[in-house]
Amino acid sequence: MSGHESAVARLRSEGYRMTPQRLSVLDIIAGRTGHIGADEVWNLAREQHPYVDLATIYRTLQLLKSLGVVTEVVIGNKLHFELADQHNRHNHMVCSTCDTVQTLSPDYLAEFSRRLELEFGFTPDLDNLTIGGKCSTCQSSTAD
Amino acid sequence: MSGHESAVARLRSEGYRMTPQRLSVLDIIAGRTGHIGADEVWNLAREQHPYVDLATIYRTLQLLKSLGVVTEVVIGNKLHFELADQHNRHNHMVCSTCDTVQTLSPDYLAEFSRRLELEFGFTPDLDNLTIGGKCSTCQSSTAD
DNA sequence: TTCGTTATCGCAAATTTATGCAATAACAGG
DNA sequence: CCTGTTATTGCATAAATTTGCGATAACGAA
Repeated sequence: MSGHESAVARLRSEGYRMTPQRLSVLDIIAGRTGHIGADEVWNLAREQHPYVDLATIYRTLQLLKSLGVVTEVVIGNKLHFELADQHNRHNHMVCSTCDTVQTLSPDYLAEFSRRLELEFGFTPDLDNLTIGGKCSTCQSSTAD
Repeated sequence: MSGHESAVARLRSEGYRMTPQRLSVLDIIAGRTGHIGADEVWNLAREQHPYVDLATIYRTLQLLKSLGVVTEVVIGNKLHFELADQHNRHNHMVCSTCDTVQTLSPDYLAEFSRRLELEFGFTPDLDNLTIGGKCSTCQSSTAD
């Protein structure tokens, strides 16, 4: 229910226009707890606006990501998105074998991030950082 | 010149067959210092084997990656690859604005990695970790 | 409320990467 | 060296994401 009013304000203040398509995407993302694929967003959006194009979904998602309103998670070969909640920041560890996702406190990356900034002047985009690897269950198996 | 003899041995010992296509890809990757896009690999490979298919290039690249022979770098919306040199391990910081790539010693990630393994049993694939963000030159600009 | 500017959309097509399948070729064994 | 098994290829196609462009709609100003 809450959460995306401020996002709407953000858009307006940045000079972007508010369209039913964008509102719809915002509603969908804000209406769930976890992450969701672009195709799924599309399907849900079409229930209310039958003519929305998938390209619009992608463009909206990228816009919201660039504004920090949503966060991107790379799962397998697909992009997923979720609402960026300032009060519940987290990173994602994705198993390349079983595609299971674990969340991680950004505290684990704080020191790392600080060093990059300090020593290289590089500001990492941690909010959209997906850490690939093998979960405890899968790492023992030899298979790829 | 050097470097990929061991890779060839790796393939054979794992039960994979050695084909001219795979040798070609190996030669191309081992023959350069930096990273290279899949399409570029394809173009170079075709100079020697006019009928290689792009799908074969992608399959070979994924195979080599899974064997740890090559490393993947995400630049913009494209994948790049480079020879995985044990004696010159490094990570990549890619600026999302200008696509400039800086290398980074894996030492910066060692402690982080250790904690993930210890506390979650998660083994991160650091070799293929690309860190997105803004380089010192671009981070001041407001534009996205 | 109407109008003009221009951001945004839908549509089509392009890009990038992955995959199913029948034909081919690697390579181990005879 | 020949032969059989089966991993690998090429081709066609699919899947995922991005982009160009003319038509449309948001919204500030009149």
